[in-house]
Amino acid sequence: MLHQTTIKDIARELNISKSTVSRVLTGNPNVNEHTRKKVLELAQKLDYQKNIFAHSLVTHKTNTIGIIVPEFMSSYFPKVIIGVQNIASKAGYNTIIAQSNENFETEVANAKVMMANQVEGLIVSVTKETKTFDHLMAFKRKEIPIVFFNRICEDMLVPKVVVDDYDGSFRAVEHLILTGKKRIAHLAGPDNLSISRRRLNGYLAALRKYNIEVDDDIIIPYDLQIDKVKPIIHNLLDLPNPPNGLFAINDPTAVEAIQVIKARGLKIPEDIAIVGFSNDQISGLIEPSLTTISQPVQKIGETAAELILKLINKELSLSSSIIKTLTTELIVRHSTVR
Amino acid sequence: MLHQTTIKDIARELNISKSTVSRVLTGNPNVNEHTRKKVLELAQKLDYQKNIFAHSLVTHKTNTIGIIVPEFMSSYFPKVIIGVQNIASKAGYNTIIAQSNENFETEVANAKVMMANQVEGLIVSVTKETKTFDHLMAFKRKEIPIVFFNRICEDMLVPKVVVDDYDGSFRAVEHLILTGKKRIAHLAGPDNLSISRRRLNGYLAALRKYNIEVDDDIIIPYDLQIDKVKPIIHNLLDLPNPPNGLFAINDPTAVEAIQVIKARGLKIPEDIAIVGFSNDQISGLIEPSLTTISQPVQKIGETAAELILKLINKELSLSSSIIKTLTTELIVRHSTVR
DNA sequence: AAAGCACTTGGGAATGTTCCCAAGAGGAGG
DNA sequence: CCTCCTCTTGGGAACATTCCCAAGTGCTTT
Repeated sequence: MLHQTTIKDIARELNISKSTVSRVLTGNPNVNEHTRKKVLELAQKLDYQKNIFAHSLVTHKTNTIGIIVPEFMSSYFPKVIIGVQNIASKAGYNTIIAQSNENFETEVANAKVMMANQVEGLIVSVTKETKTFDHLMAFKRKEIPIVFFNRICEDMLVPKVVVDDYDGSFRAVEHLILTGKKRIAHLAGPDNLSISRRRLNGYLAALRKYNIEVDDDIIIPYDLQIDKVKPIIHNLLDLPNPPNGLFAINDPTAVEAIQVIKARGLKIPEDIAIVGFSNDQISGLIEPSLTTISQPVQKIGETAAELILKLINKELSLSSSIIKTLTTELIVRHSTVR
Repeated sequence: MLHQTTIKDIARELNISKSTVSRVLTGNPNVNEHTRKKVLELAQKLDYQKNIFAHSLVTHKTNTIGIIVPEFMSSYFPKVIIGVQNIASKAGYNTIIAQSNENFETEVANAKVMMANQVEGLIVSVTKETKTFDHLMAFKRKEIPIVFFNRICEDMLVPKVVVDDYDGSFRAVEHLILTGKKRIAHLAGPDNLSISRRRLNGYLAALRKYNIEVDDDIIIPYDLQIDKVKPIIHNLLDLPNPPNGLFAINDPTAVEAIQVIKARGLKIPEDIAIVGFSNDQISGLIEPSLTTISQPVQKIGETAAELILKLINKELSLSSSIIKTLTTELIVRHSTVR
């Protein structure tokens, strides 16, 4: 690697002290207009770039926020990241992204990296395995702002961004009921994730409202591994009293279910109607198109970023337990109505 | 932010010099076994974490590689990133990811950020707008390794990772011809991207081999903006002599084309057969499923990362013009055969 | 003429590391 | 006893910044 121009180079060249150069470059007004001009010119000419390591070392500012997500493969998290970067970059912040791969140890390692990089704030959605939160508590202890989204830790007193999962699920299931389906199965997520519990509760509430008895045999706990869907669906359909409706915890799961059901020669929605959650791009494209609950994904990222910035700027208490709940929308397609 | 334990804290506590502590922590063997043990214990107890800014400042090592991609929305780039991170993290490198949003200015800004963060290597796929490469040349000038993938700059003498686009396209079009389609349209990418040109050439070569006349009216230049697909397809189908085959530059384009064609009431593949490129997840799920060329996406990321590491470790010349070409595979589905 | 002030500049400590150089202790060899 | 060598340690410069504390100049005010 070649030599980077430093403040010292500029000072030497112009025969002034590095203090003065620093003053110019940091926008300190106590500099003669003439010197200022000369410094700026030379800086430009030599393509001076501040050494962020030296800068961070002395100022303890890094202008970086971190974001940890469980995966990259669905369109959900990439969209959230776009939202975060939109807001963060406007505020002059860089983003460093880590992906835990739904693996707890990786998440812990990622958190270490974020810590080492002295991010000024951390936005995180945990893995489906995450049950302890020491690695994130460490940030609270060091007074580094944290914001959760989507997969949140309810026990930590920090701001969170979610969608109204309960309400969305309620409406999804209600929609199934109103189209005449009374025996509705649910593929539920891991129950250490509060998001799974909220969606399950919405499902239960809808059944209750319409006086439909809850049958635990058709509420299937499922670890979000897509290859588990196939046997689960087969089991459901092999029941003596198989469901005629299905509410899946998310779109990829619903999409996979549709494949399996079609392969068995059943008709959707006549034999069994299906609803997903998220409105991933794919849900409008498959056959039949998928009825689902849409959520404002990019907005989730933007909201999380705004919260982090407020925390960084002390406009909000680090222990604020504010929960921003964004609204969802039922998108009716052909997997529930012809 | 609270105080981070430093090497000095440990030294003071144990009444030894910071040099000795540093020696222990960097693995220098010239330390008495007894002192070493005490230092390590205390470091553990105080949760000592090296300050990477101070460290990078003196060593000029950052253990970071950067990656710039045009977008996050398709599954392609996220998968590449997973591949990169697999290899990089094994070698003890962190990855910083930037997304140019298909915007040239953003790409230039991203490059600046990478430079400022002193990445030890940069992996990049340029935007569809990128026609000049000064912002990347700057890395070459500073002797920072660069590797291109997918959207490469042919004029820069650096290693590159691509798939055999020419061959893949050739086989895609040949497949259409062999299923009886002789009038084959092509939605071609922006021609500043060599990837577009390579795919176009594969298309042309296949036509040539089967003595099919090239008709420029059905080779449509297209800027990869998905909403342009609809009018393009309508125009094609409104021709006095419309195509009965279509080779789209990528899967999202092909998928969109399928929607438009279905909406017009035409039969796929009878009236018009379609081939895409990439084998995105969606291509197996839509109706009809999409015949496409699959590419080893994660492998592309891994290969790029391996190259960068070799460059960093000087096992390869910075100006090596090695091009790793990975192979593709034709996946036949229902958009070309019933 | 002395004092005060605004404006501009330089010096140097501090940030948390690494690493070179020196030096002390203790033992071996002559 | 002196020299030399090994093992272990400490001191301090260097890395590129920021920022506080002088201090110098020239001007106004009394």
